[in-house]
Amino acid sequence: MRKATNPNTPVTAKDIGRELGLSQPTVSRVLAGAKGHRVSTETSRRVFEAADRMGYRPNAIARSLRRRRTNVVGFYTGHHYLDARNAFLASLIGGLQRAGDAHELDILLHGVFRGRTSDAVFAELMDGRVDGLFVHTHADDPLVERLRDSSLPIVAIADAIPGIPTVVCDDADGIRQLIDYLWSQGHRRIAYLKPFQEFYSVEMRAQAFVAELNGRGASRASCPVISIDLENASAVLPLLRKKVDHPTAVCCWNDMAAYDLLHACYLAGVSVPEDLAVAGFDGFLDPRLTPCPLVTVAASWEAVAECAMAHLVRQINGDGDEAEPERGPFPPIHSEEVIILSRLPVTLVPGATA
Amino acid sequence: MRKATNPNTPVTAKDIGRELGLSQPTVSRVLAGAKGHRVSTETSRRVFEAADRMGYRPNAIARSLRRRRTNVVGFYTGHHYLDARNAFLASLIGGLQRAGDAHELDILLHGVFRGRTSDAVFAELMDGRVDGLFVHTHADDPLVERLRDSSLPIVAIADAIPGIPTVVCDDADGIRQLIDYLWSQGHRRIAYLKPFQEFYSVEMRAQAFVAELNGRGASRASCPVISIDLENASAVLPLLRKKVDHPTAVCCWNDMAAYDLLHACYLAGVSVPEDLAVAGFDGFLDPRLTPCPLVTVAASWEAVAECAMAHLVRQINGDGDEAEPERGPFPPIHSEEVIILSRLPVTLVPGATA
DNA sequence: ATGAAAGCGCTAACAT
DNA sequence: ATGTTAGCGCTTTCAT
Repeated sequence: MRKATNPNTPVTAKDIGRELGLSQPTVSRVLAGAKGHRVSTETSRRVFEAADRMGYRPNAIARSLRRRRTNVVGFYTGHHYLDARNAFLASLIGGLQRAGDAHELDILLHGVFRGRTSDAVFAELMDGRVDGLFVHTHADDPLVERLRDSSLPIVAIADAIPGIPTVVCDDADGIRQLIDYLWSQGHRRIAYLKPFQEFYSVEMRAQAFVAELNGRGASRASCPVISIDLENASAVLPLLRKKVDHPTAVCCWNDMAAYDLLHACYLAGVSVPEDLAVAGFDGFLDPRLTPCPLVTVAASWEAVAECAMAHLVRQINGDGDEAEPERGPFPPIHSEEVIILSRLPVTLVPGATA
Repeated sequence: MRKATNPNTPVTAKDIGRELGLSQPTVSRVLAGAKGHRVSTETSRRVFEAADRMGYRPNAIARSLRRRRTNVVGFYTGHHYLDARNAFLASLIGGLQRAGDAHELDILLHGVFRGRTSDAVFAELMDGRVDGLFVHTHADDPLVERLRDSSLPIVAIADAIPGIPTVVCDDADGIRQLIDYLWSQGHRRIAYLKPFQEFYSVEMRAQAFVAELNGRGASRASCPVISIDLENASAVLPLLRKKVDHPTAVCCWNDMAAYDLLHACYLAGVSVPEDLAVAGFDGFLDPRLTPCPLVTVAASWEAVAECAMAHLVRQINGDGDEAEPERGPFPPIHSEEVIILSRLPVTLVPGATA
């Protein structure tokens, strides 16, 4: 009845011990599912009964402090808030949730740190609340350097970060498949649209784009790589159309940019795919969302997340990775190499836009 | 140099104390930003220097254990994984992230607990890792009852849960606006499409739908409320079209269902809005995503999230709410009342589908 | 201005 | 099979 005086204080193992005339550790042993059944059945029964009756909830914070293990993994992204505009991030996080479920891990979404210093952000990420961290950001994020030097298990996801083990989809192969498809449709003047920011995936796709078209004997001029402002994809439309030998098809670096472009076409009265073919990359959007399905390269972000989770868990547990990761240069020049743990397959999704 | 032997153990305040010949609490006082400057400037300087040099990171777990405050709030949803299909959830969570940022709160996404018992889920939610909890689920979730009886600060978000303080958007007003619009377009036979599951928002919208059309003298038969399988919205299309006096417009309970229906129309060769007008509710999707913009009622989920966050923080801090919440019955009969903390305004978004 | 001592609730090693 | 002891790293009195 002691607890009756202050009903707001949660019941602890100590309380149960006092109630039953047992020591606190004994109670804990029962409740934590003692490895090796070193507790008498009768005691066990009484403890469970009392715990249930008194509404005992083991305190995960105390356990974490003691075990040095929180069973929480963090997710940090340097750029975007999670929102409908970033269905891609949602796919990723959803995948991590699902994958984490199997390992009894929860996901901590780190604050977006608007206006905080890189130091403060780093401090938050390293404050012991997570056993490991997923990162999705660009190579120039000032945090990257610190993360690289830290001892926290980290896996970069969907976009490689130099010096940090990474799980990505096969960007290059996706572009190859896409070019192959467009080429077979008769397109010979194809543009690649990319944002200014240097994401690994963007650059990999750009490189593959150039290489693939070179291989087919297309000239640089007829198949340009065009950098644009992320938030203003529509501005590129007049550019694309003004020249005499303008591109007949556009590969957008991701689906969102493709949808932006489609919208711009709609507003400008440019018919797709007759006047201009449009293709994307990501494939995260439910095809039911748009009556006019986008030609795109679909990666299974869920599979990427699951794979990344497996790697992170292995790092956390100190199990070495079975296979030696693939290493290579980071596309725009960088002192650190990329470390690709896995590169998951992608598939071309046909549609009505090309 | 003690740390040199085991570089994997994080530096603690005790280590710094040992290094400088100070007591651990003194170090802590400096580093935790002692309230009232009760530390000498010189000591302070030395401590900061050493902390920086040794790479000290305060342990949030230990702090949380002591302070009984984690600065983390949880998000639990009974239904969906977060994915692109649930852009709505993404909007919500993104909004919570942003709102949490201001309060220095991070968001813990609780595992989705596939196949776990309601008990186990409850235990996880109550294990002390979060200071408060956001819930989005339906009234029949077995967890609801337990949550209601717990002392954890909780705010239901976007869908009211009986007995739990809730922040929603103004569902009824949205439907009123929508009907008004459709009516002015000449529609007199309008259907409302809802899923079988009993969500508060769904029922509120249904009630408003019936009331509003009654008020305009429409007959029950000409303006039916139709329940469908969530995952199979397209099945309703033949149903809608077979009768002679079939509806000329459909209000879908949310945007996703509307997009499903649009897709079904596209496949069936039913032209929208000529043959059938379609409207949704939510407005979370970027209009650029679809060349054919959906007529919908837009709620600012970000505002809802922000408002919910404010209420939760107030609950956590034990500040009473300034305004008495609005109480009322839960639409399908229920023993507990709904408790609406705030009901945020919505706006009609014109489009090309109605 | 600083140190000493206590304790948050748990787990883990050792003793009985 | 159970009790004792000792922390995990921090904050919070209470001394000095």
